[in-house]
Amino acid sequence: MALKSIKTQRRRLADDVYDQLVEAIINRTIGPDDRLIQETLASELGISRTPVREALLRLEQEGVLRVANSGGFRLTKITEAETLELYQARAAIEGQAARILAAHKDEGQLQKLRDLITKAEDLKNPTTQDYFVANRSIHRAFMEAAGNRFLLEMFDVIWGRGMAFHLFAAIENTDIAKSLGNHIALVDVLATGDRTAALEAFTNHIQDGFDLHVEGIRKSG
Amino acid sequence: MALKSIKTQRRRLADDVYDQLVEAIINRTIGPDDRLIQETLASELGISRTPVREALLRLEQEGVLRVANSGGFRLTKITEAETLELYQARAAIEGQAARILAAHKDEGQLQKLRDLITKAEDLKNPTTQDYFVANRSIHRAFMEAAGNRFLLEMFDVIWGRGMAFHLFAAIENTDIAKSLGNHIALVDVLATGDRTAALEAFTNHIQDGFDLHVEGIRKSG
DNA sequence: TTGCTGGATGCTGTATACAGGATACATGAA
DNA sequence: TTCATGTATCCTGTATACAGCATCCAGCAA
Repeated sequence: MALKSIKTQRRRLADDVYDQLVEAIINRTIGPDDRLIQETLASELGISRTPVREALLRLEQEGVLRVANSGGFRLTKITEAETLELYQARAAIEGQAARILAAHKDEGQLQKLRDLITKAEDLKNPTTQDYFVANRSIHRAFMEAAGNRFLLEMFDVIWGRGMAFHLFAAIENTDIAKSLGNHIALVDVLATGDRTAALEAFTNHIQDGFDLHVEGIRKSG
Repeated sequence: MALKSIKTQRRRLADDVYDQLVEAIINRTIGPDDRLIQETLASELGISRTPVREALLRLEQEGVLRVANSGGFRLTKITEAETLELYQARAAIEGQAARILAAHKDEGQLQKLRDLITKAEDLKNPTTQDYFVANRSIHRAFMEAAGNRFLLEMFDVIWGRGMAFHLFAAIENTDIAKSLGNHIALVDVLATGDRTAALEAFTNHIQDGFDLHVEGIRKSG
């Protein structure tokens, strides 16, 4: 008899709350003007304050939320300087992943990435939210392929923040198609096995993202 | 009348607990065989379980602690593969900081770093713990100088883990003086303003740390 | 002895209770 | 009206209570 263990990662209510909050932030159910009150959320979810509190504190810890001065949590606002820092951090993380992938030079793996990218980029009338999700899933695929769990975690934290800051709000007015189209080229660079070139390519790609972002802010502002 | 605002960052009991736990882990009061029980810790600290719980969950979230199978938390054990990944992550973060510093090429700032390094490296009969602290403070100074708060945060998380796993320093049998001596050379590379060279130098320095680490394991194992 | 079963115990996760600080509002004085 | 002061209310942080899962151990069967 061979039964599979059902022992999965210990699951707490706080984890569910966390996921729901993230979801709500991404699809704008929670906006920058909303105050998140522990008791209110708890009664909406039909649970007690304790797990709600844990989820909120975790999001605060990750920099997504801040305590509002009159009680409750709010989405963190980000300055333009911080935006630059965020993109620098992205370049650090994703650039290193690129170096690793170039060193591996695993053609099978790279082909999988190409397939995934092709599928993810095939969007009909994408909203900015669709774009955000697609773009993130592509970049996350690179990170997963690199196979470093710490880099992957940091990636998630960074992109979690981006979500909180409504990164994709800023690209409302930019040329979405343009910025979605260049990912296959990144794989091609990885395929050469040149670690330095890979780093440069990813750094430039992220720099382009930053430029688009700033441009978007200017247009919408 | 000009009084200073007392309003500092909101301070919670959980923060104190967190700091005390980190301290205890660094100086080995808490070892890998200890089970951390919420109720026990709470009564030792003279507070309730709630803030203790929060601190423990945060350390779990950061990867320092894991739930023990028979209840309680334990220090996370790290595999050799994970050790490599941690060093790769360090290279990503600190390498990017090096690129930023090289781009700045701020001689005044670099001189401050030299002074700090000289002071920090001046240890008489250092224990491995002294070495860890000195090494971390030097590397952290580079990060602070780079002026990117996200990179700095990630640095702290990584080194927090390193501390828990007794990495980056806790190698009893290696030549401590050797590995402490090379930091001034890093500053010299930054002073050239060559971003690629800076990245390489830091990457190599961290790679050396990894090699020493592995060597230390072999000798003591 | 070895192996199984049921109960006791330990520790957690969640709910609830309670007290304090902060804000907002209302009331009254200038 | 405008400003200051007291008060009510909100919301948090911390403490405590409670129920359940998991482990461990004792006792019994083979």
